[in-house]
Amino acid sequence: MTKLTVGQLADAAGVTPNAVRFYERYGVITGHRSSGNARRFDPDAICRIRLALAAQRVGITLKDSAAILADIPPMSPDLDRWTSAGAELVRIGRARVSQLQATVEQLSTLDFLGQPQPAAGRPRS
Amino acid sequence: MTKLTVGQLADAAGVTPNAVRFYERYGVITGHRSSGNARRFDPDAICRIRLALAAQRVGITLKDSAAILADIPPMSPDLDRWTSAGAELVRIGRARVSQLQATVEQLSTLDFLGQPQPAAGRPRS
DNA sequence: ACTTGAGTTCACCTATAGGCGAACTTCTAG
DNA sequence: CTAGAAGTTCGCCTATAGGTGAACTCAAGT
Repeated sequence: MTKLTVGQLADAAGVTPNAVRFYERYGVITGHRSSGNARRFDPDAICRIRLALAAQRVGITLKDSAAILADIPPMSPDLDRWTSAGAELVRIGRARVSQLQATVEQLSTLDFLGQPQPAAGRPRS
Repeated sequence: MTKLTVGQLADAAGVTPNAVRFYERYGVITGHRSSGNARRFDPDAICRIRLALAAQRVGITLKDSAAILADIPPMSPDLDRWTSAGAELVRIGRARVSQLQATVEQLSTLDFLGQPQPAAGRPRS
């Protein structure tokens, strides 16, 4: 049973069949159809979904995940491709952290309250 | 001119009049109406919007910003109220950073690729 | 009086990530 | 052969943060 149905893939990846179809529409996974128009997926679709889910956790959209995954050939047993895609995720994630960190530190100056002091007595000089 | 129209407030806060109405619907700001049904805002609305915008940058929704702002009395010249609200933002922001950091570090193990190795050489038995 | 500008409400559009149900087809087992 | 499980498409619903246009009112200036 090298091919997976929607439900099987959904179970394996820990998502709903609904989500699987959604991922297909977004190009995260690619399937072909069997007679009767049912989706069939290669097992590597599981990894693709896992990667996309991991990506979501660092704020990467499905669309961007699809772009990353597009570089990995179908049914690739090439583990390097996967690990480097994973590494890219980590790289992006670290960048997100730095960005957020900088934003928070900048916020901590409370400068965002700006000059328009509400009805405050003395404008900050 | 102690009261502000939508347009004036929008300009002062650096958003569109559209956004101002949106913020009012979400309770970020509160206005009253003048004859002719036009919105009128107290100047502290500028600070409320600024705070909400700052909050957005650390992933806080308008709804949550509204909750934070609800603790500040209208037209408050009480600077402490504002700085402590700002401090809360920073606190939440720092928490977000730690969370994201942890997520990324966990991701860096690449464990998310799971067992279901694509079509790797060794058939899973 | 008329125009213009700024205000109003209402409702639909975007992107993101799906959930849910209707209605229909196909596959599989007894 | 027929019932049920699982598949299909389609379209509407959610939340978030607004943008955009239609149609309309209101107050002011010339």
